[in-house]
Amino acid sequence: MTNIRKVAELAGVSVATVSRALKSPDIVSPTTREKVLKAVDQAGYKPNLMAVQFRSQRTYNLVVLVPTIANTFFARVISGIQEAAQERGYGVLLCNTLGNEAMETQYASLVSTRQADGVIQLRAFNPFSEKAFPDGAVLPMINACEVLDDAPCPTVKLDNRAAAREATEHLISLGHRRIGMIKGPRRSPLTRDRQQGYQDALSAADIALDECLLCPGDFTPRSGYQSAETLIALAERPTAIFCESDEMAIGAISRIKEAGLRVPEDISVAGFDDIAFASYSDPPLTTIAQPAEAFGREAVAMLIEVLEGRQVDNLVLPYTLVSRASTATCRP
Amino acid sequence: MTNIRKVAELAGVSVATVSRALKSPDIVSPTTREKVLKAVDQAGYKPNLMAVQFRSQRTYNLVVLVPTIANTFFARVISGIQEAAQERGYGVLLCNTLGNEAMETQYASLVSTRQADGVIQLRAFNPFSEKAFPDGAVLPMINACEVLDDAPCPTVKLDNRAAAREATEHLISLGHRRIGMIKGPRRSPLTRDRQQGYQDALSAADIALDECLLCPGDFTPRSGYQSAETLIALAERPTAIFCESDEMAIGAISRIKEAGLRVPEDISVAGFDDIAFASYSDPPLTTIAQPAEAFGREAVAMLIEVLEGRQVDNLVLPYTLVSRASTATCRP
DNA sequence: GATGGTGATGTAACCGGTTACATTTGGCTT
DNA sequence: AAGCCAAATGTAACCGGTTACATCACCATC
Repeated sequence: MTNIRKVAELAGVSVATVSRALKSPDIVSPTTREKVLKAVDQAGYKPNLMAVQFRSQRTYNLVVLVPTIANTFFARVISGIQEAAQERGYGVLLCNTLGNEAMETQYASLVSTRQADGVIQLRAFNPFSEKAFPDGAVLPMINACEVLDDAPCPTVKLDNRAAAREATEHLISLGHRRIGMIKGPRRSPLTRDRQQGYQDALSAADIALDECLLCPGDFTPRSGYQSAETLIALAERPTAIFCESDEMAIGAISRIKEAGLRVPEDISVAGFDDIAFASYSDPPLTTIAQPAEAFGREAVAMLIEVLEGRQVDNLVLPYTLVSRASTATCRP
Repeated sequence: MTNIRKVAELAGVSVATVSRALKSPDIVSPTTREKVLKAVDQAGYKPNLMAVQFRSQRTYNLVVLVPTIANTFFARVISGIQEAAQERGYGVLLCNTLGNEAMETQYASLVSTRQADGVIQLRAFNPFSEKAFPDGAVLPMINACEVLDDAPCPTVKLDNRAAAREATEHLISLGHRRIGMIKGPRRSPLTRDRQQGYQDALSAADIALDECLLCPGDFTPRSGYQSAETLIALAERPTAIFCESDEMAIGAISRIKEAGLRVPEDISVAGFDDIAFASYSDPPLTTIAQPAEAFGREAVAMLIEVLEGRQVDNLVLPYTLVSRASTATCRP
């Protein structure tokens, strides 16, 4: 394999000169630079980046821990990460962790073993062991999207509580007072925040909370489908359902229709995320749009700041309520 | 940072002994091994994998070139890749290339610069320059899903022609004779093969090909939506549409309904891929199911074979026609 | 007691770059 | 002509492991 020594020999200079000609062209004479570049070309030389990284103790790789890549919201976040990382010369080691903590810990240890410089964690879990990074040490990590309450690192998130409140208020403003909610995974801060927003809206409108209207879910269409079944079967059926993800909303709509009910005439449905399919669902989905790609881009920018030893503030990104045809005035 | 020398000092042995105690425990005496392991634990030592890789000239990273991560079919393929790679101790460098050849070439060069051992390419394009890997050299690559006709490496694919033929025959068997088709990107071998399958089925049933019924698309819901518009507007409207992807089928259904037509009563729609949403669309989508995760798993297995210098045969994976409610008997 | 073999361990070269420091070259000043 | 400085280039240490080879202790055999 052609290495820097071969090139040096070919150009009739020392390895140091070759290295300099490539890395800081301005400190070698034009003549020498010319010679070196010709030799590089002739030998088809490409620096062995493993050696470069080894020497500099920087890999320019970022680990991204994704709960599930099959969710189109995360797909967008990843697109943003990828794009920003590439612009800044970083590679992305993507890890589909399926929420498995052992796996997340294992991938995070790529940082301890110097295979990556930092971690972007898209789930509320600290994958670093206390041992590897004791309290007080600066973690080379950014926690985005679903963030820990006491995250040991900078975070990027949405004001989920306010967003959920806005979605619920939208339903209330359409005259709904019996509003079901299909939640996310039990332990997620996301679930808790969005439920609080939902309750905030109810309280503000003097609607009592009915626990029966709160259904569990896990962000998949299947769980939306199942919980909709429960809600429909209630003696006092809700006239609207707020889902914590579009995927669940689509599943819910599917079940509602199967029951012979119409959306939005019989039941209004609102989602969260604004995935691509939201516009193509029947009816098109009212939802909270998140700047998914921005989550990715910002997380990368922040992580690089951290890696370079600078201070970084937490970030809250804006959301928008997108009103489509799946929600309508309540007709009792 | 704790390195092997610190551990050696702590254990009162040489670095070679530490290395051996960790890599081949059987060739050091139990007493020494014990001492070393204790020192390792005490120092919180983790080998610097960059150094290990640098020494062994193997990175145990695989580059995966994905046309678009936002497509749920690819998301499943990637899950398969990830899973298989992890089992075998490989990391995955994921690259969302958006079909940009320059970007694919750039990422493939991670292999030339020794940042990765091999490439899994999910698109019909050879990202390796002739210069880096001259003709005849064994490319450390597997081409999966959408494969080049004259791929310079082993491939894993579906018999797209047969699958498309089966889908079309399904429509014909329901009495349809005027069948539209929404195609994939123009230059893709996938598009060509599936169109051939479509034509095979028509010929076998003595149905003349009508060019007006062939519409362009790019696998996104939006393109399905637009092409459906064209098909609906035809003087002699088709009674069925075969889409080369579920995402386009979902877009098409959305447009058909907007026009006040019903699926499948007025127009039957069949898709391709069997993505998760296919079951939750209204009506649930008849489609060709691909073993997406298997594509990923097999590609990894094959690539590792190649990397280890063994011969590998091309692979063709099986498909299944999944008949749901979006296709029905033609009622003229 | 000399010889040889074996198992355990140490020594140091090596991977391929980067870079601190040393050396050389050439122009300019005095 | 001697002295000095800056620019250009060379030399070699270094990053942290792995491993070929050397060494040593110990025991068995002749």
